[in-house]
Amino acid sequence: MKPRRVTMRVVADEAGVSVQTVSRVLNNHPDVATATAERVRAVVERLNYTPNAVARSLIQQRSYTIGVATDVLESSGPARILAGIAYEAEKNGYCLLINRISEADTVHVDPLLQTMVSRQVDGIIWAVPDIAENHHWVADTLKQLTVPIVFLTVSAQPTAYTISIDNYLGARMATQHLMDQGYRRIAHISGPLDWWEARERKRGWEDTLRNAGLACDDCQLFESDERWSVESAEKGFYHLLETFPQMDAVFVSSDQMAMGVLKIASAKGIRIPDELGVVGYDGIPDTAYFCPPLTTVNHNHVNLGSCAVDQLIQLIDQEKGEYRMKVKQSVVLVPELVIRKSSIRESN
Amino acid sequence: MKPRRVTMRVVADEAGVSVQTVSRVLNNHPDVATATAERVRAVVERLNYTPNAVARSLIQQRSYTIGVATDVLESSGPARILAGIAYEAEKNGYCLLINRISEADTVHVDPLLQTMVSRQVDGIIWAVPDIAENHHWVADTLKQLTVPIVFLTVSAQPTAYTISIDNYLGARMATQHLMDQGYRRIAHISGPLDWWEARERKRGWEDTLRNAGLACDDCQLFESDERWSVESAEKGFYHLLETFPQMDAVFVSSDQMAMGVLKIASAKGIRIPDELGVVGYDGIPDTAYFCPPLTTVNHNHVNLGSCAVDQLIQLIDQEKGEYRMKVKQSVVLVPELVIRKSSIRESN
DNA sequence: CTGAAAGCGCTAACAC
DNA sequence: GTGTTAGCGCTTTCAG
Repeated sequence: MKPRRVTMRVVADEAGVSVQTVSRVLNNHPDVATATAERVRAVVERLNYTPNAVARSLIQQRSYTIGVATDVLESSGPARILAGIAYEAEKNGYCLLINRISEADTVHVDPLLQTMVSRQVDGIIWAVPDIAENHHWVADTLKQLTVPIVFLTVSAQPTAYTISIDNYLGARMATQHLMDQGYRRIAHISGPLDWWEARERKRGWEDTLRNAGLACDDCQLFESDERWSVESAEKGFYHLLETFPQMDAVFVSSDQMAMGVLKIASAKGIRIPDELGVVGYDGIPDTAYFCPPLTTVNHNHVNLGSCAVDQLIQLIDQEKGEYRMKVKQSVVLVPELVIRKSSIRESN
Repeated sequence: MKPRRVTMRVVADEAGVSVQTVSRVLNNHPDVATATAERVRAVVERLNYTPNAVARSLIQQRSYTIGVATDVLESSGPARILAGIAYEAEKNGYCLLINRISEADTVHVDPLLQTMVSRQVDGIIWAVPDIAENHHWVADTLKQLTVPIVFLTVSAQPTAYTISIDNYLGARMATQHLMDQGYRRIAHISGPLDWWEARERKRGWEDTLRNAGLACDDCQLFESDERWSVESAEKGFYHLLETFPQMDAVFVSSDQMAMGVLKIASAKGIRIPDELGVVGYDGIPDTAYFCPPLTTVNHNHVNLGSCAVDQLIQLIDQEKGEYRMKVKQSVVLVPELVIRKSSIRESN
C-alpha cells in the first residue's frame, strides 16, 4: 500500500542512463549533456525520487547534521536557545539531532555522546547548564571525541570552545540601575549556587555593592532551591523581610522567581517600586505584563543559539579543511537591561 | 590532532578475528565463543570504538530516528510537546530529527518532508498547528509518502493519523464553570479564527451558553490578531467593555492573552473575581502566580507528545511487520480544568 | 560527455 | 563458532 522507496538504480534504468549520470545531474555537475539532464530530471520528477542522504553521508563522511544535547526543553530559556539553533542550522542546510539529557546528569554523558557520534553528526552543541561537577568530563572526553563540540552557557574552559552570555555583567547592570534609582539596601535572591550562572549573577550583585561602598552581608542574600522554583523565591522573600527589614530593593536571579516576589509584595501591601524596587533576570517576554511590569536583564537566547551554530560550522569546515581562519575559542555575548516600572522611582 | 574514527575493520584486525565476529559480539548474537567475545570487547574498549549507525541503518533499512516538523519552538505549548516527544523517543531508543517550518508555511511542506525522508527517518510527527489551508496538502502528499506520519493538534482527518486534545470540551468546561459560579454574561476573547484550535474553543463557549439559554451575541466576542498577542487581547478587552458593558465574566482563549486582561482590569480598578470572572486557556504553569491566580484549562502537552511517539512507533513496527494490532486512527485527549481565584465568587 | 569499477562501514546469508 | 561473499544506495576515481 505504501509506495516503495525509489532508488537511483531505478531512475537510471528508466532514463536509460547509468547511475553515475543520475548522480551527476542531481549534484549539478557540469559535463552532462543538456538533453540527458532533462530526461533524467523528468524521470526523477515522475517517480518522485528522493536521494538517500544516509548513503550519501556514508561515502562523503559528512552528514550535514548537528547533534544537540539539551536538558529540560520546557522552560523558556532552553526553548529559545533551541529555536535559535534550529533557525540557523536550517539556514545553513543542516539538520538537528536532538538528545535530551536527564537533569544535567553527569553519569550518562558518554552514552549520549556515543549516540550522536555513532550517527555521524558533523558536530555537537552542548546546551546543558553548568551545574556542580557536571562538566568535569570535558577535559578527559574531549580528546577522544572525533567531532568538534561547542559548549553553551558555561564557564570558559581552557580546552573547549564555549559561548555564553555575560551573567556577571548583566547582574552588574541590574544592581547599578537600582543604585542609580536611589535604592541603597539591595537584597538578592539567587539561584542555586552550584549553578555557574547563579554564581556569576550573585558575584555581579556583590561586587557592584562593594565597589560602591554599600553593605553586602549574608542577611541580604537568599539562595533558592535546586529548581529555581517560584515557591522557594516566595519563601526567600519572606525570609529577607525578617533578616533584612530595611531592604528597599531586591535583585532576583530569574524572572519566574521575581514573579513570586511581586505576588507576595502585593499580598502584603508593599508598594512597588516606591517602597521596594524589583529587578528580575532572563528577559522572558511575559515580564512586560507582570504587575507592575518588571525590569529585567534580557538574555538573547535565540541569538546565543545562532552564534553557537555559526561557530560550530566554522569548526566543522575547518576540520574538513574548507576553512582556515582561526576560530575564536570563547565567545561572550552582552546582555541588555530592560527598564520597566518595577524599578523606576518617581521620587528621587 | 583529533583521533581518527575507528572502524570495525580495525577492531577486527586488532583482535585477530573477522569483521563479522565483531559485529556478532556487538549485537549480542549467540554462537560466539566467550573467550573471543571477551577479546573483542577488550579491543572495542581500548580503541574507544563506536559503531557507525549510519552504515547500519543503510543495510537495515531502519534508522531509529523520528522526524519532527514543528514551527515556533519558543512558546510554551510547542516546547512542552517537544519535551514529551523527546522523552518518549529516548525511552524507546529513538533519536529525533528536528525541522523547523517557518510560521506554518503551506508552500515549503514538500522540501521539508523530502529532507526528512531522504535522511531515512522511520516516521514523522507533524507538530504544526492547523491554520487556514495549511493542512490541505495532506490528502495528496500522503499517498506519495513512504513513511508513516502522525499529525498533532489538528482536526481529525479521514485519511491520516491524528492526535489532539479536545479543545471543544475544554472550552465547555471553562464556560460551564463560570456559569456554575453564577456568572451569566460571559464574553469571549478568541484566538484568530483561522486556527482550528481557536474555532473549537469558541464553539465550546458558544454552545455552552446557547444550551443554557443564555445570550451569545457578536458583541460578546472579540477575535485576537494572528499572533494571539497580549496587545490584541488588551485591545479586545477595552472593546468588550464598550460593546458589552454588562459583561460579568470573560473566557480568554489563551493564558498569555488572559494576562493582558488581568493587567487592564487591574489598571481600571475592576475587581477580579467579584466584578469580573476570568478564565484562561492552556494551563501554563505561571498562571498560578498571576494576580489573581488564574483559572485555566490545562492541556497536557507533554503527554500529547509522548502519545504521538507511541502511536508512531506502533505504525512503524506495523509497517516493518513487527506489530499486527490495529492502530487507532485518531486519538483525542481530555483537558483538565484548573480552578483558581480568578473565577471563584465568594458571594453566590 | 558517459560508463565501469571500487568502496564508504556495516550486516545477512551462507559456507566450513 | 567463525570466516567468506554479497550488497544496502550512493559518490569517486578512472577509462573510454
